Amino acid sequence: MSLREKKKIETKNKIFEVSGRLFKDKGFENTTVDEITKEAGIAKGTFFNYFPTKEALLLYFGEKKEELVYDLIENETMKNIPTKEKIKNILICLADSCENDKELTKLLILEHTKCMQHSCLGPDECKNSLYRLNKLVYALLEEGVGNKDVKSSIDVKMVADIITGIHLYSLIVWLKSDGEISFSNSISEKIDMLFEGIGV
Amino acid sequence: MSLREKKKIETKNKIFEVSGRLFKDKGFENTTVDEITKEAGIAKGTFFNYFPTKEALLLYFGEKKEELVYDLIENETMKNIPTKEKIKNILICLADSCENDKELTKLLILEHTKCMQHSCLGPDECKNSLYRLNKLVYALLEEGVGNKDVKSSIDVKMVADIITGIHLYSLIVWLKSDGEISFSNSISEKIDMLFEGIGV
DNA sequence: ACCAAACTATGACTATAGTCATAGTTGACC
DNA sequence: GGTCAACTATGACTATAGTCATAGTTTGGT
Repeated sequence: MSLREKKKIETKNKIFEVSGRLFKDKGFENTTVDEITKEAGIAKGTFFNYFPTKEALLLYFGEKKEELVYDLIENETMKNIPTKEKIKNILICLADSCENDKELTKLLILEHTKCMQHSCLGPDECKNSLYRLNKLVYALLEEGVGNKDVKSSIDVKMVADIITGIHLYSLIVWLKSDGEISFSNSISEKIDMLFEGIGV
Repeated sequence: MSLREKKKIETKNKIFEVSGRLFKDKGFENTTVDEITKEAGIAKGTFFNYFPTKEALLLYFGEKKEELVYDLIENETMKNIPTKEKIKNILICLADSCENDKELTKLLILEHTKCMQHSCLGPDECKNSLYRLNKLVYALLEEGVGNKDVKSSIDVKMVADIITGIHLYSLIVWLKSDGEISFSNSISEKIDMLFEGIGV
């Protein structure tokens, strides 16, 4: 690795490390880019060579976190269990990961909602976590239709959207609550309901 | 009405009228508060006497729009039709209203997501449209359980959350799409699916 | 070792939302 | 119609994200 590449990685890590500490201390909104760069010993302009906006840094935190959770999720998808259980398990993995850092989750869901709208990125480049979940659920449902534990008459894309929506809104409700409800429990029951239907 | 009250209303309307024009012309982000106040013939500080932030003005646009759509929705809830149809109809009303001004919808959904998180406002003061929908669906489902066209075994709150989630995510997907899908169609089918269930 | 090109860092500068002390206006009471 | 308290308008000021021309550094080729 060239000197240049080494320095680049070092600087990016420095920004990441310092901002992580500051965000924990004072929150994202109350931490200025000036503070981050002063603490990291770089000029303000340098920050923007690494992250185009302050929000991009937030998304980078999200990516790092997602790497971890998707390792667990990968495992779940391999298991030989019913589709419903698989979907429940991956939603629970995600929920646990969210519960693990509520503040970050709160900030990220906003950025992801924003991101979903600027349809600049196509399906594949888009690192958006909602979109990623949607694609995964889609794949699992298709598998489920193949295994005959999901009705073959359903529109798989539509059901994937329903499940993503359940995840998103449950997340929002949980974020609004003051810790009195469990995100992972609430989501699990909702999936049962969807499989069973609510009509008489 | 006193002179003071008259002037206040006049100024607020002026801001509303001018900013509506500017937002349509150049978009929300590209319109500055300075421009709005210059065009409206008031000082910058005055703007913030009427709206605490630029975003609050956006929410005001949302409220005005919601007043209209909730008149229609009110009608639907009176009708003597099955619960499923009622819920579908109100979701379609909302969808139509969104389709009617995509840009505003895009901006509002962000604000509402943001708003949902600052749990500063209790259930009743909160003007949030997601929250309002949720409460309405909840009421309709309770009625449905009473009328025996919804399973009595369901947790009504949970199903209301599922339906709100379906609305929210469908909205996001539609916003992302470039007009090739119809928001109101897609939502209607999803409600059918939820009532029937997707398990074999 | 030297040079030019490519890359990276820098910080003064700009743009804009939002604040706040001050000045001006209105209304109610005498 | 004079006076004072309450309300409202004002715009200079602050805080902060993001830009950009310039200066500095690294690299690969000679």
